[in-house]
Amino acid sequence: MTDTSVTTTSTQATPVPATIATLKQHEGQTVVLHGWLYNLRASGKLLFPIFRDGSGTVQGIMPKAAVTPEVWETTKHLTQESSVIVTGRVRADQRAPGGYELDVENVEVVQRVPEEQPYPITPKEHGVDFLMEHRHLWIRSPRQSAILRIRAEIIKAARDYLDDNGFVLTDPPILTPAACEGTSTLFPVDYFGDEAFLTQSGQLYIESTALALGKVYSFGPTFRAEKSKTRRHLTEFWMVEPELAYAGLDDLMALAENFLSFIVGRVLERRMPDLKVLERDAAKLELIRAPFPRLRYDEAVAMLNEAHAKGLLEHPFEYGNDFGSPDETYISSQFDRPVMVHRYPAAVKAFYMEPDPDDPKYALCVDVLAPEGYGEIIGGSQRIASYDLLKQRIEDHHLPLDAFQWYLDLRRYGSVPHSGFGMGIERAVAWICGLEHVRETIPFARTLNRIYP
RNA sequence: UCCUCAGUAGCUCAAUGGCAGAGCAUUCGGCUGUUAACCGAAGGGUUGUAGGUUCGAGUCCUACCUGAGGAGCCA
Repeated sequence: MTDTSVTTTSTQATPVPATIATLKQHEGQTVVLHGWLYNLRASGKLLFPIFRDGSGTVQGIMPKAAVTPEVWETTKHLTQESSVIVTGRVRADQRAPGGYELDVENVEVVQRVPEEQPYPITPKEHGVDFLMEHRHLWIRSPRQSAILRIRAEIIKAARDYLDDNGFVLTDPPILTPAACEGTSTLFPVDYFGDEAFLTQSGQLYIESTALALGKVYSFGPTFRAEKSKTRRHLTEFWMVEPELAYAGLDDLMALAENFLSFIVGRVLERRMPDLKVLERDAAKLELIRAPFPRLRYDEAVAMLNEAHAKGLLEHPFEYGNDFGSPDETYISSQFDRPVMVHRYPAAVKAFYMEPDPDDPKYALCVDVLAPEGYGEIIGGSQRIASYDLLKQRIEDHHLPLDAFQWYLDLRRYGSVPHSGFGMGIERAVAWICGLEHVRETIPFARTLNRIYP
């Protein structure tokens, strides 16, 4: 080559479109990022704009001498969260948190946030109420973005597992004519002059699809109008519910532990950078492998009594009750994996649960308690197969028999042992991410006191 | 529904019953390696609402409103 100027200009070739998460593939290249200004630091004739693009954040370096006076002035006075298209050269730098920095060559402002109304969420600390009031903006923060990516991965993993193991997705209705279980408080809606309710569980409907298709699942929103005000409750939350024909409680417990192990494994495999953003102790998640410890209700009660005797629990546990939150927390704290508590007294459980043939006082049901005090993330059971027994239970619970005729049909026509469980997505996300509160696990949490934004 | 706690600048918080304050954010100035940068200056207030006690209330009392955490219920 005699004409060196050709090669010189070719090093400043057309910038390559890139995302921040994949910058390492572009080291030495000039790239274009489409994003926003996350923060700006200045030191005399040197600017340090930090950009985000949804996949991560990167610090840019802009010496005054390296850009045009127009770009310098524009960037120097740029406001937080202004949208920008940035051109710059990717350079590895040990000082950078992500390992890479951007030598900024050009900044094109798409929309400048006016300083009279600056972006409300500053890089300093804020209170929960303020952040929830600005949830539509809060989700831009690195931490919230990481949580939402992990949520998406958990949902995809759950669906992949079920899809690849022969389950058919069947969507139950969201508008329902009556209470599924007759326990929870439901949200009423006007249905052309009649009263209908938002679903609190798709279970009864997927029992029906399971007897049609064998192995099925539903994935969708559920609604509970209970006035619960804790870090574990939302009024609108998402559940994944597998249901299997010709399956008993043991089959169900095996499914639950394999299902959860697969999901946690997938998050570790694919979302480690996000777990790091959250400062989640990944070692605790590495332990989540089947089999999980199994505990009969009676054994769990013995543990609680012992704990109370040692002064570890404030209140004595009364045999026959369901576990309260402090009880669940204590039981789960005794294990490093999720613990499956099975065979509760039938009296405290739902009307549709199959009694244990060895002792009908107990129900063939299981609750999976997540470690580290996250409480119940899965609840499931074998369902009553006998027409006569189910009809009796409906009557015992004073439920309207008419509304359950279709459900009784499932026991009239080819009834089989069948089982299923429901996993609360938000509680699973809170546990896997190590969060204090489920309100951060969903883009827009619906709680007792909030339906804005 | 019950129990506990909290409402002061845009945000996070101070202020013994005695002048309404700081940091961050915003604007201006300074600084060539900053990491929630730093240094200097300016602007920014119906102390949640209503009433009461007091010479005087952000502070004490009563009621209410709003929010948070927990219980119950649940995933």
